Amino acid sequence: MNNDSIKQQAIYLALTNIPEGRVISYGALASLAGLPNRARLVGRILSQLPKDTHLPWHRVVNAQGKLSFAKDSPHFALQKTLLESEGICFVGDKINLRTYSYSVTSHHCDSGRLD
DNA sequence: CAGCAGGCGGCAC
DNA sequence: AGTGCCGCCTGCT
Repeated sequence: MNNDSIKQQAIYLALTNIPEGRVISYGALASLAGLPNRARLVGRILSQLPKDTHLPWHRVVNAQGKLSFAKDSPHFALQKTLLESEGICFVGDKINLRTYSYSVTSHHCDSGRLD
């Protein structure tokens, strides 16, 4: 039980809290896992997920609402497809975080919804 | 809105 | 101990 697996578990757990149809940024997920400023660690951990994982890795996008993969890569296409299948709409190659972001992002009271 | 710079943590050489 | 690479972020042009 080393420190790495602790962080890994924290990130996995936080990720399971992201509901379908919502997305979260690397940095926000890191904070949610109790690891502020560890956005890159999240990316690293996710890149090492087994291919058959049940975790919703595709719901993690960068702070600009874009996918952190080259637009011509199969990863990009897969993630985009998975997100769209959950009802998430892309504008160009970006997602409107104000609408779909899971936690924070809400300036006042609402829990992320816009209406 | 696009670029760029600086910062962040972790790991492989 | 130094360098460079990341599924990153923020702030400033």
